[in-house]
Amino acid sequence: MSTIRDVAELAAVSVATVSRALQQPELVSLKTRTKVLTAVKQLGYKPNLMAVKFRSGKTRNLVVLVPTVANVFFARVISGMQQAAHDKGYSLLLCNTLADEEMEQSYARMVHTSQADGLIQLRAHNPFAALEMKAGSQLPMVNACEVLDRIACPTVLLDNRAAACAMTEHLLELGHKRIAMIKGPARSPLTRDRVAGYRDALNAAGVAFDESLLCPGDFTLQSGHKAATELLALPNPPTAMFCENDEMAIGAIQGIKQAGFSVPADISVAGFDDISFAAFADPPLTTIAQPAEEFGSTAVTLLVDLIEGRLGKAPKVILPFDLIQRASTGPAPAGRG
Amino acid sequence: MSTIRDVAELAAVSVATVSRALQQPELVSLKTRTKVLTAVKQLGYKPNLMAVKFRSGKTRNLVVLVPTVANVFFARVISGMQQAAHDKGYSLLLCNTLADEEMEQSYARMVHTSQADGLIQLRAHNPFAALEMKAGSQLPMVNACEVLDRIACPTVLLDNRAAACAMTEHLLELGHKRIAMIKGPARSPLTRDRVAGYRDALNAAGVAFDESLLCPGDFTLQSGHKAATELLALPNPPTAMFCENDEMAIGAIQGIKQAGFSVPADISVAGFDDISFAAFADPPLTTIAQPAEEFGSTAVTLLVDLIEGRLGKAPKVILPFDLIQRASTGPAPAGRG
DNA sequence: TTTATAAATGATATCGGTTACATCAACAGC
DNA sequence: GCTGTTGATGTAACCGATATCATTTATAAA
Repeated sequence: MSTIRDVAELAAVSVATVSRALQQPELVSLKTRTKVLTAVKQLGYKPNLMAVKFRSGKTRNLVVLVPTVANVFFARVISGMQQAAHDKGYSLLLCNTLADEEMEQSYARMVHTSQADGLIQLRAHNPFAALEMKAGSQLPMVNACEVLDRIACPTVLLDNRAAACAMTEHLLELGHKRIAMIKGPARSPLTRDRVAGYRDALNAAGVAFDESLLCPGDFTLQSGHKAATELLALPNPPTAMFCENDEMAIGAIQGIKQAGFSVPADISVAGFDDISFAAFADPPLTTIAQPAEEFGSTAVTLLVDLIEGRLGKAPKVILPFDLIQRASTGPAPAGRG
Repeated sequence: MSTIRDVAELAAVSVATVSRALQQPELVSLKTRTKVLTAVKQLGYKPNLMAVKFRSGKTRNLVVLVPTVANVFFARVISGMQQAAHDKGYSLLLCNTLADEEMEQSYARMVHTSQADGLIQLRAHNPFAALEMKAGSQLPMVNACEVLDRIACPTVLLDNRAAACAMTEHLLELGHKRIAMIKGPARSPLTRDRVAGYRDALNAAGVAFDESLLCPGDFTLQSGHKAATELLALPNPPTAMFCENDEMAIGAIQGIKQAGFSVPADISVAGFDDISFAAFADPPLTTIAQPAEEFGSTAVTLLVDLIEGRLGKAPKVILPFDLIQRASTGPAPAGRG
């Protein structure tokens, strides 16, 4: 592999001239520039970007912590990030954390060891928490999707409370009174906000909140199935189930069908995220569409702006949601609800 | 950010001693080592790994080219890669190529510019093809999942021909005679192998091959729906549809239902990949399970072995498949098939 | 005690670029 | 012809580690 010195020698100029000919061609005379470019081509010279990054102190790498890349929603977010990062000349260092804090830390350390310029976290946990750091200094980090209030950093989020409220209102309007919520882990701020929105809607409609209709899941198909099965076993089962993501909703639909009920004639089911499978569920899933790719691209844009010093106060970007009404929700069955 | 020189000064030793105290502690006396470690802690010193990488010429980065991260199967592959890479001390530079050759090239270039030590390609295309390179030299590249014969590099693949043959045999055993195949793009080696396996099984059973039952898709839910709809409109429609991935199979099931037919009573449907949604389709999908995570981890292991010079001849690793029989396939309807 | 050997440490070149500063030539103005 | 300015190029310091080689110190053998 040839170096800039090889090029300089072949072109019979100094290394500085070679560097300039490539970086700021306008500073080099046409004659010299041509000589240099000829030598570059002849040697197949490619600058060692590791040296450049080392010298400049800028890696143009971004660490991305994803709880599960296998989650369809996150996969879309990553896709959006990757596109935006590439456009800005950055690369993504991906970590599938499985919510493991050791793993998160291990990757967060890359920022401190100059392997990456910044980090995007998609989970409500500060990966730098356990690492020593100078207090007060703004860490090059963006928190997206599931946002932690305690971290003072730029965030990208949905108005989850309003979205959950809107979906609950939709179900209430269909005449449902016993609306279950298949939620995520209790400690998740995402879940907290969405449950709050759900309660907002119930309160506004004068429907009593029933703790037993709150059923925890873990965002997997299996957990949706399990939760639905449990809810149907209640003495007074719900007529609608609002799930915190589409995977759990699809799992719930299967559980309901296996218990011998029909969706939506007996039980309505709603999801969240509008993943590609939602429209292909049977029945197609009513859900909240989130601009997943935009989450990713916005997070990258904020982070790059932060890194390059173009960001003032840590902004909170709120992205819009959209209630997509499909066939999995319908009027509450007569005589119940 | 403090450097090794700051530590050396504070500990009143040379930089070489600091480096040794951290890298080969056994070469440094206990007394000196303690002094150094105290200084390290006091300054919060973290070695600049960019400098290390530059100096050593080893980046410990691997580029991964994924056609679509939003594809559930690939998401699992990535997950497996990430785990294996982390265990070996490597990081993944992810690129969602969308099968765009410019994008692939742009990332492949990272290998030439010393930003990454190697590359994993999940698509049958040589991303280095358009870049100048010394002929004959073994490129640090591994091809997995969809494998290109023309590239002489380590590969990880399924015996797609045998798998497709097994699934076709399964359908033949159920009495089906008109078995359609919803395949991928014609130019894909994956598709070529699977179609070959499908024909193997037909030949062995003495069933004539019918070109009109080969319907191309693009691995999306939508294309499965479209293909199924078209197949049902044939004068003599199939009684079974073998799809080249689960997404298309799930799309096909929806298309079949919407056309007023039942799965599997009227039409059997089989998929490929066994993604998580397969078991939650209605009816649950008969499919070929692939060890997706193992694809990823094996690819990383091969690549790291190749990079570190532990690999002899470019091996072809063939991973096992498993036919998962669920409810979407059943006996051919009487009087037809 | 002296010498040979091993262990510990220091001085410094090096990796491959970028860039501040020095140098030099050409040319304009006086 | 002399000086000042501009443009083009060269010299060498620098980024932060690692590693080679030289040197010093400690230990063992004679």
